Amino acid sequence: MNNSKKPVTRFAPSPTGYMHVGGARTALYAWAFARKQGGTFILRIEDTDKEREVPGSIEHIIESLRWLGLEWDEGVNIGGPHAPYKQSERLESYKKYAQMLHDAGLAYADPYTAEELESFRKKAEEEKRPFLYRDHRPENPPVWDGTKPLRLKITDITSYGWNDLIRGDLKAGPEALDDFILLKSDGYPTYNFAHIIDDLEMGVTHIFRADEFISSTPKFLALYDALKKVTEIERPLFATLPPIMGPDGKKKLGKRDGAKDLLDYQKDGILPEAMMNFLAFIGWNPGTEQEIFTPKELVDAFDISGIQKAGGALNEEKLLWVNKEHLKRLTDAEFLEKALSFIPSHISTLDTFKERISKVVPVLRERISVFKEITEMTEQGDLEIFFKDPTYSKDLLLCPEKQRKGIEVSSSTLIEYLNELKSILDTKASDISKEEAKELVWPYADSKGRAIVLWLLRTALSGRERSPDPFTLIEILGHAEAVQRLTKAIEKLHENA
RNA sequence: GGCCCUAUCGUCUAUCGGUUAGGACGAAAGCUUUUCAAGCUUUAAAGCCGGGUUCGACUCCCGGUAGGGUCACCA
Repeated sequence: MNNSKKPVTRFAPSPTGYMHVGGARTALYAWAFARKQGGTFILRIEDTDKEREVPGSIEHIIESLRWLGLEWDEGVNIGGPHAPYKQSERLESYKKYAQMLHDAGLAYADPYTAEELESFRKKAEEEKRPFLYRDHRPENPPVWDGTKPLRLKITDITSYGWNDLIRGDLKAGPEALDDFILLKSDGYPTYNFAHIIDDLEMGVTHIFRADEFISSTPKFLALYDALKKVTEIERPLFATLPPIMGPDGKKKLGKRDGAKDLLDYQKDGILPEAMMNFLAFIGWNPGTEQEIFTPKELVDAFDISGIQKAGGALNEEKLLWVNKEHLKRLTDAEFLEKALSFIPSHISTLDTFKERISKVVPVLRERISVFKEITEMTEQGDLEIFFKDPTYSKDLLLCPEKQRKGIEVSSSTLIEYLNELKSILDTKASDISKEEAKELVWPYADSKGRAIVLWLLRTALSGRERSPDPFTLIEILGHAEAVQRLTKAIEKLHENA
C-alpha cells in the first residue's frame, strides 16, 4: 500500500492523566519504526472528551516522552505541515467529512435520548446478546441540525477480514459492526471518527495500537469503505501490539491496577535509555541473544517481525537489572553527574565530599542498580561513612571474638592490633592506593589471623557491620583520616575495659 | 452471553516439522585476599489438554481448557 513511501507513524494519547508503561511502549515502537525507516513520527493529542480531560496531562505526556528520548518530528508543541495537532482544534476537518458522509446518505442523525439507548442496552444484556444500535436504526431519521449525534450508516453487514502486520490475518463477525457515532451532540467527534480522519489527513501509514482496538476494527474498516465513496483515501496499515500484563501476568496492566506513572521511574533514578531498553523487550526481541541496547542500537535492530503476539508481564526486577547494565556503561563522571541529585545536601555540601567523592563513585556504582538506592544508603547511614567520622559500637569492634568460634581475643589484644596497624600505616605517611594498603597490611594480618585483623580494621575504619573492604576504605579516606579513625576505635575499646 | 485475540521454565523469550528445547531475569549452591556488594562457576526450572496431518510435531489443522480484550455521545 505505502511500501514505496517513507513511513509515517504517530502516538496519539488522550490527555486524561499520566502516561504509563503501556502507552510509552506503544509510542516507543511507533517511534523506533519510523526512525529505522527514516520516516516521520507524529505526536497528536486526542482531546475530544472534555469530561475526562485532566489539566496538565498534555505537559506531563510531553515531559514523559522527552525523558524517554522519543522526539517527534511533527506534532503538539513543535507544529508541522499538518497542524494543528490537537483534535479539539481540528473540528472543522471532522465536520467537513461528516457533512460529506451525511450528504451521501452514509450517515444520519440519532433521534434517541440517553435513557432510550440505555433501555435498549439493558434489554440486550438481559437477553445475553451484544448491544447493537443498528437493531434500532430509525426508519426516518430526523434532520441533522448538529444537536443530535451523527451516526455512520453501515449498509453492508458482513464479516470483515483484514491483515495485521503483527497478528497476521484477523477477522470479526458482523456482531462487531454497528452504526457508531461520528460526531457527538456537543459537536466533538468520537475517537472512532477523529483518529481516522486525522490519520488520513496526516498521511499516517502505519498505526501502532494496543490490542483493545482489534474488536473495533470492523467499524474502522466500514468507515474507510464509506469514506472511499465520497473521497479518495489510502488506508493505513495496522500493527496491533500485545498487551502488557501486570506482575502476576494475569490482568492487563492498567492505571487502576497500579500501573506507574512513567515519570515515577525517573524519580526512582532509572536511566531513560534503560527504560527504553526494558520497554522494548516487553513484547519484542531482536532474535539475537543481545539484551542491552542503546537507543541507537535499538532503532537499528527494530523490526516488526520481532514483536510478540502474546501478552507479557511487567517484571520490575528485570528493569533493575537492565538499569544496572546501563549504569555500567556510564563513565564515572557521567555516573556522578546523574547521581548527584539523589545525594542529600547535608552530605554533598561536606568538604570531605568534594575531596573524596571521585574515589567513592566506583564503590557506589558497584553497589546500586538504581539511583534511588543511594538515597536509601543515606537513610541507613551507609553513605556517610565515607565523609564523616563513624560512631563506633564496641560490640562491633569486638565482634570477631564472638563470631569466630573458638578464637579468644581480648579487647586489649585488639587494641594492640590496632596500634600496630596504625604504625604500619604510618610507615607510609601519605595517601596510598588500595593495592599499596593491602601490601602493607597483608603480612601482618596473615601473621595474626586474617579473619580477625581484617574485620577489626574494616569496622574500625567504617564503624559498620557492612562496608567495602578495608583497603578500599583506606584509599578513599586518605592516610590522615584512616589513622584518626583507628585512634578513635582504640579509644572506644578502652571504654570500661 | 456474542464476537475476537492469545497459549514454551516463576517471568521475558529462541525455535519458523527433525535440537541433549537455547538465552536472559529471578532462585539455589559453590568459589575468591574470609562483612556487604560485585565478579566467576554450577544446578533446578518449560512445550495447557485431547484429537488429527506427517516417516517425524513445541512448531501445521480441529476441538476443548485457561487467560485477555471488546460489545459507550471513553479513548
